[in-house]
Amino acid sequence: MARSGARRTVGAVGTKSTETRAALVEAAIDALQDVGFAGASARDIARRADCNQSLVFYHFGSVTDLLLAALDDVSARRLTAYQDVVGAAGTLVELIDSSRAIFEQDLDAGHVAVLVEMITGAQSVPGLGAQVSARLAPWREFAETAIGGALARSPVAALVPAHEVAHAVVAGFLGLELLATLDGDRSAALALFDRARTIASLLDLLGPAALPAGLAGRSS
Amino acid sequence: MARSGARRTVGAVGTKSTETRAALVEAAIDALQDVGFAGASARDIARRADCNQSLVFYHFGSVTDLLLAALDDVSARRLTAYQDVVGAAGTLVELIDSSRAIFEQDLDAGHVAVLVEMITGAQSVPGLGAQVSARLAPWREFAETAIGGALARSPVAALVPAHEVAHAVVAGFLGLELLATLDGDRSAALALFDRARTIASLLDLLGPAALPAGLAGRSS
DNA sequence: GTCTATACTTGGATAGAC
DNA sequence: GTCTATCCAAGTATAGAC
Repeated sequence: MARSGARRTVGAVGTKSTETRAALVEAAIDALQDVGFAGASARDIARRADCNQSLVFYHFGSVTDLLLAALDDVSARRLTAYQDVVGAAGTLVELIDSSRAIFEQDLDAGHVAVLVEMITGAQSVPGLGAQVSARLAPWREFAETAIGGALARSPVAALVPAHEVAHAVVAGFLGLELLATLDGDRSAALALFDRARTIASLLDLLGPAALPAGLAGRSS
Repeated sequence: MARSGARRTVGAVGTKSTETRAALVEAAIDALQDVGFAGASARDIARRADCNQSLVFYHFGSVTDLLLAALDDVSARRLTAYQDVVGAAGTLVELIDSSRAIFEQDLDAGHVAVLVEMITGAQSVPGLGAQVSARLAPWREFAETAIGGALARSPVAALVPAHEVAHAVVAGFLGLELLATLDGDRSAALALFDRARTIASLLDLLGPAALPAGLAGRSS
């Protein structure tokens, strides 16, 4: 943000510089999906962005910082997408339905793959782990809030604290992405959403106070 | 196995060659855990094994093949460990208890980390994905068998087919490993096992035919 | 089987012309 | 801001001495 800034007329958005930056970020996302963290070199990314390799360092200082910018970009875009759709969900079923729709897009577009590559790639770059972790934090908070909200109106609220479910859900998303990428097949992941929906619909039906005798009040 | 073979007396196990091979495999596992796939170079691994870099290629042909041998090694050792302990489990609670104990070891020793690194690293090496996938297959089968067995005696058997649960469990293990490594903290993962245990104990208590009215026979 | 030495390639990063 | 040219470090892999 402290860089040269807009110079042509007022509120110029189409600066050459910002265009190149955007192209590099987009190319970095592509590279992480196609060839993974290990293969996402400055040369490879620049080739995808149709520009010179040195621009990576001019605009971002290092390859790692460019990859982090890529993670920021996809993370921000997806987080608002999830918030828009999930915010409208009142019941567990609605929450699962909307999550499924967005996660399907993510699987196809490789958004979660970017995150997974950065998490594992962080092992090989000292200090990167903390920065990736910071970018994952808003996702964890979001998951906890969304799940807590939908869970409150369900009979299982007492059995499973929202922050634990949130951890499981985030881990589940990451794991499902890993398997889907490895298999080249997202159907197994989506089937789980359908299954979860079936179970959630039963819970929603029962309502908040409908715990069967023997299951109530035994949360720990 | 087709290599030179035992030469000193009968059934010699301590050949210099096999010792070096073992040291390299062990070092490769270390490297995958410490610096990830991207950092696990022949030089780094050889340094950990206290031998020359060229031996990687003499014994394994390529770095990738050594990493696959490392995956084979840890996978085989852990699979028998799981089979021994999990095979004795009759109920869901017992299954979860034994899984927790072994998974805690895995988190500490970084066994799952090796697998996760190989899955994501496979993106950058053409053809590696299929080979990693082949090594994951026995784990998926094992999970499905173990879960199917324990689930049969539980009221939820009709609601959740074993192969779907198995997929979810495998994905969950991988995702929990990712987060535990990133956080440098396994406690969140272990807390989920404890929570699962609580819920499973309720299901075990209810028994196979104890589905509450309204939940029975609605599996799809 | 193991080492040294080396050829070759790729990648990160910078300097300087335009 | 972008390019060319270049340096340097690190990696894969092989040849050949021991």
